[in-house]
Amino acid sequence: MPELPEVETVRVSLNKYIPHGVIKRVVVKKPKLLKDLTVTQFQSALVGQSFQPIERIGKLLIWPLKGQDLYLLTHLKMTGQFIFVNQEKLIATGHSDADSTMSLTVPNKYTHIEIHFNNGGAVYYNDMRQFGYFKLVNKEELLRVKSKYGLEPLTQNFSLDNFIALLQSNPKANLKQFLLNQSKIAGLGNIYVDEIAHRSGVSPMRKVGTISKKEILNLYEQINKVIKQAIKERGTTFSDYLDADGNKGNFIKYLKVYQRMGQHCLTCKKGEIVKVKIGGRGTHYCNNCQK
DNA sequence: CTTTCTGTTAGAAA
DNA sequence: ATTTCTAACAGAAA
Repeated sequence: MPELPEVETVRVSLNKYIPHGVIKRVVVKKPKLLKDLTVTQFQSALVGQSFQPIERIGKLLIWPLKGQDLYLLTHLKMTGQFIFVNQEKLIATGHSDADSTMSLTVPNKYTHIEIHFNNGGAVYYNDMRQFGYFKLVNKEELLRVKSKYGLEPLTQNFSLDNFIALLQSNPKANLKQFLLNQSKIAGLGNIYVDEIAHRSGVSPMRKVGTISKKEILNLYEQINKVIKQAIKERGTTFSDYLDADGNKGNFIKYLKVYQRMGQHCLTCKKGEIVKVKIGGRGTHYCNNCQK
């Protein structure tokens, strides 16, 4: 479930390794993951170059190439993973969960793109559903891409005033779809939207225009709190999310509604967590304490 | 066996 | 202009 906290965790874990090597070899097994780019173009743009520290906007990773007007953009979509290993064919094992038996070897059948470095390290892109993409852009195109993203949580731009103004300019949307909209707020996805609405005591189907000042304040605080805590816990591993070291995220321990349908509410102890579909997305909330 | 569902989102269709 | 639906894909669950 790569949403903001997961993508941020991947970014930070990749940055331990990625900026320290010169790209020696690039393997592309699924050319269709390259957007507007042939395999040869991709390889010749990268080989011999090196990356500067990876940046992020929303759920998008930005890999600047050193000394070039060129940026690699990668999106993990639903099942993308970047796994870094120091030597080829090394086994990366997740250790974050005590009872985890998960382990993975790279490359594997879901490894579609590999970037090898001259220091012996390599980063492997795995993607079971092959929804993710790689794209090369220049600064101008990067700015155009960035401009489509909304307020970025945990930055100065995500101020209470800006948040209130954003809500006021979208009164007809329901809360669920509003929070999921990347052009309004960048980086929230299905899990964190449900968790944030729950912790704010607001129903995901509420029209944004009917949300009170007090509830807006709750939402603002919970977006900050949930995103911060999820980053601290290195994200949520529901099925296949892993960081660049192959570790799972721990935030699953703190989920109050996501995938808890039919269970009792941990917040009010009275309601039941129900699951409905809003805007085509599975949506979880408490039928008692979210109004 | 077939059908439905799943973390995303761009783009088409309505 | 805005909202809803579908397509990319693989695999688990029903």
